[in-house]
Amino acid sequence: MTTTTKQRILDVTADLFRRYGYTGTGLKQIVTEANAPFGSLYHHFPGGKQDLGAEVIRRSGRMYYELFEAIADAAPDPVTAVTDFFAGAAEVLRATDYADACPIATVALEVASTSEPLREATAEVFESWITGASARLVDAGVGGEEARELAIFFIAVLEGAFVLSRAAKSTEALEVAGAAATEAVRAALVDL
Amino acid sequence: MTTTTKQRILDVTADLFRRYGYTGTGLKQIVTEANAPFGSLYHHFPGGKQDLGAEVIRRSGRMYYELFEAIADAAPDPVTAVTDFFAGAAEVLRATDYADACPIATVALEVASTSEPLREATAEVFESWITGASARLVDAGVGGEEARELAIFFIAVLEGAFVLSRAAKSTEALEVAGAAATEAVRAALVDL
DNA sequence: CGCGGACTAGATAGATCGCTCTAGCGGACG
DNA sequence: CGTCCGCTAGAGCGATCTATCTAGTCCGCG
Repeated sequence: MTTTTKQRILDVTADLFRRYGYTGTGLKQIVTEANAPFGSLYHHFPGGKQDLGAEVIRRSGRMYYELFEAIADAAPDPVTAVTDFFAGAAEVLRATDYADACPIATVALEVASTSEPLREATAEVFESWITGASARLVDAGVGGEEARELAIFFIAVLEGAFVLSRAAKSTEALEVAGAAATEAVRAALVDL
Repeated sequence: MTTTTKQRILDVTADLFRRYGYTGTGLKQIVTEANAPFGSLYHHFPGGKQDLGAEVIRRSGRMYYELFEAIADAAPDPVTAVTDFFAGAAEVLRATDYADACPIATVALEVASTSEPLREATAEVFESWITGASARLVDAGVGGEEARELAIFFIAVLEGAFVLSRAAKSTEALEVAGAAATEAVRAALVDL
């Protein structure tokens, strides 16, 4: 076993949150799937489910942003980056029977009105995505304020398309959203 | 008591689903807030929580679409309709401490991978929104295929903005999304 | 008047929830 | 070698979950 117990718990929880959400995921389920004893969970996360949840949200957010960065770095320009990212998201969605979309969106909606610490964690993740994507757009020459708005738009249309695509079990919405986001970035760069 | 027990159960459940989601809402909580006895719930919804859930999803979806129609009918043109709808959504969100956004989005993400009947209910609602909004765009002169894509885009960016706005407790995303959706409809109508 | 179906009413079952508790293992360090 | 301590291990607690069950109430209709 090369991975640590804590890592396995985090990995499994992230996976379950994506599919079943926060309230839909039980601690018993987590320790079972992670092959971890119950005591270890409360050793590593003394604050219980909320403690674990907060760490998983931040970690999943960071990892998903790194995926975006990897795709963006591999693309020749920001326009292609956006196109590739949406195409990749659609492919993953199809490959996982429409289970793996945004790692934190389900949880974000669930906890928005039920847990301030968890809501703040999701807010921090989204804000980090916005500032990160925005910075890349600024590097490409887009003005600061426009860059932020474009980043928000990009993330919003992605998240919304995830909702529609998972519900419909179809990538149609993701494709439409991808085309719109691509076009928006292209327009912003043309205007320079 | 002018309302029937069944109506009160449906109303209360719709409200709770919006805030706490499907798994986050308990049947005890529903009957308590609806001032209804437990037995009545299973009388009106023999299939239990799933049965109730499906009816609430379809009903909430219908009512939310009627709200859209009302705003759209009151607006002088489709462009203003979209602007007004996003502005209204932002106002409601602020007034309810960022609790009342889309009535079915949270549930849609929760059930997408856990309950086929419920997933289908959410898919039907979204599809009805798409075809409804699309039909209005066709009436305004937009081509059929472009109208559907524009409708999907409109709903996706709205749903995504709801996620970001609820998480951040800020209407910024909703405003950015509203501007983008407004601009997209304007562009489609100019191209005629 | 009385029968019958729709509905109300709530106790209770059985499972599962998050969480706490004590016990034991095993490597690091004096 | 022995003592700690981080971690593993899982039984079990009270609360809550969905769902079932029986009993009682109300009202329309013959």
